[in-house]
Amino acid sequence: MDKSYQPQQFEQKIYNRWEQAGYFKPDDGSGKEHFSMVMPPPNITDQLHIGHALNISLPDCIMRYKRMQGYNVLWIPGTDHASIATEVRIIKMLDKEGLTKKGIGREEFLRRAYQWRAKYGCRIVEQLRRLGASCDWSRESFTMDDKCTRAVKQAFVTLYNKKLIYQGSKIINWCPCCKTALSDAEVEYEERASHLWFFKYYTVDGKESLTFATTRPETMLGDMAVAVNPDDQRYLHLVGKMLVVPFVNRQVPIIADSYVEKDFGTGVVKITPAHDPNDFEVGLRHQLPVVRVMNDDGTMNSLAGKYEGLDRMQCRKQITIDMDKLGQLVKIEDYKHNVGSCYRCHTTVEPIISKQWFVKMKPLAKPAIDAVQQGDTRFIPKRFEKTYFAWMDNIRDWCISRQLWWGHRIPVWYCQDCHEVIASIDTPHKCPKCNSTALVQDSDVLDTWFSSALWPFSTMGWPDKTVDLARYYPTNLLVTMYDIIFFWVARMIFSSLEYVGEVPFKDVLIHGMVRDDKGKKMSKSAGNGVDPILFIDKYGADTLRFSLLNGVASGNDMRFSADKVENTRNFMNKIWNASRFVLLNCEGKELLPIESCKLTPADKWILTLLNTVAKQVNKNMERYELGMASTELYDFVWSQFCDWYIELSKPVLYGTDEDARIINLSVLAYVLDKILKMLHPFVPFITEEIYQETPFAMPTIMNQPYPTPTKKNYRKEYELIEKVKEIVGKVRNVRAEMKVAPSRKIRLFITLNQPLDTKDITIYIEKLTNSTVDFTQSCPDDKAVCVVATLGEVKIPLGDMVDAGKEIARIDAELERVRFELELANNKLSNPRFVEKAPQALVEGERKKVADYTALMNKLLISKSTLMGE
RNA sequence: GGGAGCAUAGCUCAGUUGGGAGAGCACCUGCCUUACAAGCAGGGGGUCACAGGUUCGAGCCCUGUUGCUCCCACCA
Repeated sequence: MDKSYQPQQFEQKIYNRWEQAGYFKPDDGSGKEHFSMVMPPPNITDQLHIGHALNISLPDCIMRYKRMQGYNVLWIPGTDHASIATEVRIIKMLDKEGLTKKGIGREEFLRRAYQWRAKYGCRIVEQLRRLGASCDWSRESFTMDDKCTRAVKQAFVTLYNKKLIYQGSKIINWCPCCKTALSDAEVEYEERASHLWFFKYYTVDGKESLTFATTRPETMLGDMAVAVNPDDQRYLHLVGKMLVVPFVNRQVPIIADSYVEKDFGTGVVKITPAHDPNDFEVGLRHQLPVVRVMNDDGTMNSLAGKYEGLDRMQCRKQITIDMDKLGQLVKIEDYKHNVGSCYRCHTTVEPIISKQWFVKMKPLAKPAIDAVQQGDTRFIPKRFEKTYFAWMDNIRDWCISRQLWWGHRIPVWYCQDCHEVIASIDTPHKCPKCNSTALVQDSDVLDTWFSSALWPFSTMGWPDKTVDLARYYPTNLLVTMYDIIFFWVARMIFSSLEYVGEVPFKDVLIHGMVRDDKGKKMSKSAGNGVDPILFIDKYGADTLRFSLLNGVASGNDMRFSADKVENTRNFMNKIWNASRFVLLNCEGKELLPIESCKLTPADKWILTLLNTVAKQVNKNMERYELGMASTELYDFVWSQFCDWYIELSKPVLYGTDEDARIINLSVLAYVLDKILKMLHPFVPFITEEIYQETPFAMPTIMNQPYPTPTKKNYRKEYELIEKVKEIVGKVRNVRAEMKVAPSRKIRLFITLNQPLDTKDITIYIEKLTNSTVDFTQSCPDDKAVCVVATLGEVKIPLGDMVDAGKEIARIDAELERVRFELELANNKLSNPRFVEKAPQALVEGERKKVADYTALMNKLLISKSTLMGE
């Protein structure tokens, strides 16, 4: 073994070996219980970022744990075509070449998109391998592969036939940059500083006017009415009269509608049915015409009169100027309000009336709400259920058509002759109504989330009744971040209930966001993103994984810092070197099964602790509390196994008793084996690499049983070693405070306060405090430093090294602490209600404390008076 | 407007049935002790945001206050 942890030397080699051996594939023929999961498919827009590293490490850790527990594990990987996101990226790429989407045409555009997919898809898969993802690559899927495409068509046609998909003209969110409709979920709102423009319209006779406020002056060209509240006495007399909209010379009525708030602005609202969802509703109630004044690219159209061709923002300026000239601009106020923008290109979206395809959500939402309420699907942590319910309860119809090219083409054809609309899984060749062959397919594609929603079952071959579906569906777990609960989790749930009739997964583990070291969201534009591959190259995948998993706490965000990575790398090095120590000493030795060994107290101590840790780790793994499980392991490995057990072993290993040495080595190797197995789900590479060096290595650590606690605990020996540790700690403290050189051997005179086999502990104390211990003689030096421990009194003659004044000060400090503790304990015990109501063990504990501290105080007082020569 | 989360050591954060607060980093002291200086030993440092309440006992449960963050809705 190398002298230090060098992950670059083995990680990729090990992954290849695992994959070639087929360890990632489920054992389909086995009778074992299944545990299945689909991977959230990364978007092919880019390479993976640090958030993916968490999003992969987390489930991989769980899957490896489940596999070792003996489950038949299936984890399906794949990638997402990410319709709009990818299209935006490709357009940017084209732009660099001086090309446009329209210029190269749909066919060439799609060719390029597939090229993109090939490039980034491969890269992502490669990165997933570097992270150690133990997924079944033979089942790798892509949201636009044949399997998924078939599922998408089937799903669409099914809903269409059930009249749950419909086409309609409604106000949708329009991105003028991507030139497509968006769903409500795809719009991000951000508060921006803007203005409220106050305009007035005159009545036809020019005698009266109404002043209203707007945040989008340009839409006045599409105004079809001006509305006031029906209870608003100020304006009631005007209702029914006509106003003139300038520039387009349109006469519009003053209407009364309760939608208008009396107290906001002037209590008057202009109504633009084609450009505002609320106005659209008002328009429906009052049978107003709908006039759309904007083009798809955000410029004004011919219905905008002289403003035709102007960009919406230019038009806004011009209209303000022109209204001012007419004397109809009343005032402009500063105003902060939320502006919606496209979640992919961040252009301000425009609510526009448009004919689109929609999914009728209410009937789908109901069972999805029930399923979670009944606990068929469980959110972890539970609080995210609220997020889910809040969205589902207020759900609106889902706009699923996108005016894009990269994506699933909508499986709908229009008959050019009789205008029949045909939704079909297979391409129809003639119109079922009029037999015409003049059929044209809808040019739009589907919202990328429409295919993602089918992912858990489309990857398993739905709509066919496949073996995988029968065996592995519903899946056991989904691991994802809270930001896609609406986009994805919710839609998978209602989709699965609708198409398959079952929930898609039993548990949803929600994790938080990985932020930078300052707590900022990582993003490309901010330039604070971390490339996981760079970290893996430098520190190893295990280091990256462990530093992510060790910090993770139930749905909370976490910060990612170089400090933390360094510390984790050091931990890896610790594991490496502790293993090296054990294995080097084991070389050429015949180890024994520990059950048949005569164990020392130290052996029994570590075995007892090992049991405790195994219990805690399993408990936390079952709860998906990986952060806690990893902390337990970290502490056990470093602070117990390395700091104490290995140190306690050294006197034996470097001693002359060969039998004792073999026993000690057997225990060391036994505990190391358990440590490697318990750590494996977190740090798969280093544990496999070391495991293969152990005397009892099997072909892989991956499918070895996960350690569980044994029944054998040694309470007595555990307590004994803990007390020895106490003495060692106190003596070390004295050495440090008295500035005794570490190389200088000291003498300890110990007076036990209980009968004890001293040879059990002598060597430990001597080795760990660099001393010689005497249990029989009393200390010859009156001025010796005295420390009192649970096992007894330790006198340390340091001769001239002790400054009596300093030692007295030390004793005084100790006395003060003891008095404080005594007072606390006595206070409790003097409270009758405490003695009465608190658990008996606790009361006894306090009583023991009083006794112990009293004894300790007396001893300290004696030492002090001796020192003072009294 | 509605909902959620967070507030604990100088910094980043753990703390799972309420029983005298922990880790990593940073800091101070001393050590290259044959697994590891990516290390070892010792040490300092916290009225657990604030105010009430429940309880024998509260970082933890309840109520309120303050500050920060996020999500949803969106009144022009």
